[in-house]
Amino acid sequence: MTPTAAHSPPAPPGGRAAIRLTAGRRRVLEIVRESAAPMGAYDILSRLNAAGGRHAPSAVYRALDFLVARGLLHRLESLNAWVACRIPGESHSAQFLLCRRCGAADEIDSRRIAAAIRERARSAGFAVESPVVEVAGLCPNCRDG
Amino acid sequence: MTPTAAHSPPAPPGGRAAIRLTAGRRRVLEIVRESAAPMGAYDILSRLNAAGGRHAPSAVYRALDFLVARGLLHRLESLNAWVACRIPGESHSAQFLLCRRCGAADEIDSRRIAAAIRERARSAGFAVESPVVEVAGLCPNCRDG
DNA sequence: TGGCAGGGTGCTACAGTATAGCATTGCAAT
DNA sequence: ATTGCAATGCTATACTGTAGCACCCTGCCA
Repeated sequence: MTPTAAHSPPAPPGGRAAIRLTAGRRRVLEIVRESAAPMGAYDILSRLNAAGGRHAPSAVYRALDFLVARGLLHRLESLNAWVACRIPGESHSAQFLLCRRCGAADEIDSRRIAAAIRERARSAGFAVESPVVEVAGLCPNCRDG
Repeated sequence: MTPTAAHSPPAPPGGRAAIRLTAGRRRVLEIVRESAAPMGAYDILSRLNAAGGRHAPSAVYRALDFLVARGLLHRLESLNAWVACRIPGESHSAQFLLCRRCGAADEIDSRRIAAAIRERARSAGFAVESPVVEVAGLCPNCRDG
């Protein structure tokens, strides 16, 4: 794997080294994308080290921080887990329907929910930075069984 | 402290021992209520043991589970912390505006947010059990400073 | 009034999640 | 080549949460 940059995102501002999607970071992204369900950091670490690697937890957490900041992954606060963004690049407020039975994480993007939050916050004089919406329950498949 | 029950909640159903708000549980409730900001489990434990107690973490977690189930406390998933319910007894969907600067947790109860979530879930065939809404940002006091 | 069926607590140990701190390497622009 | 920052390696440690089992307490009922 060559450590070349892929998207070279914010581009070197005033001067030196750019911020890059390196091989390690890309590998973490792949691992999370290949998983049907959200993954914990140590699940990711195990997969990363499955082929004989010797990575430490901090390597994974650093990659996750990067990928979340880039909008390629989302962190699920109520599960201590990460999941691939369904619509990277698009501007959207990540909202999730989380099935407690099968573990499915359905990413939704309801403008109505987002607007309701924005309005309520505005009326309180609160400046929204990161609206976390994680709805736990049963998905259509699991509610019938 | 007498271990007498205060509210004797669901009342002994078919027969034997009731579920009680005991002295230990009440003490944890008091500690969280006295705090301006949300508290972590180990913060609560320290306070609990400040007067020479020897409680273990599990004691605190068990009390917290009980108090959350009774609707007296809420757990803040994105902070790994607990906060007293502002309107216990009332049926409401706990939603929070969380200031990342001063740590304030403002509990709100927007019917509009709740309705938007309910509607969106219904259209997906998803059965909502626990809608987590935790909006991180800056409170009115902190956004100006 | 003695026994039973719970709930509740104490206690030890451990599992799972996340970060600090510092040395080293890699990359790109002078 | 040197410099300046980005990125990684690595060790250790902090923080968060649970398992499992013994014991006690309370209310019910025989």
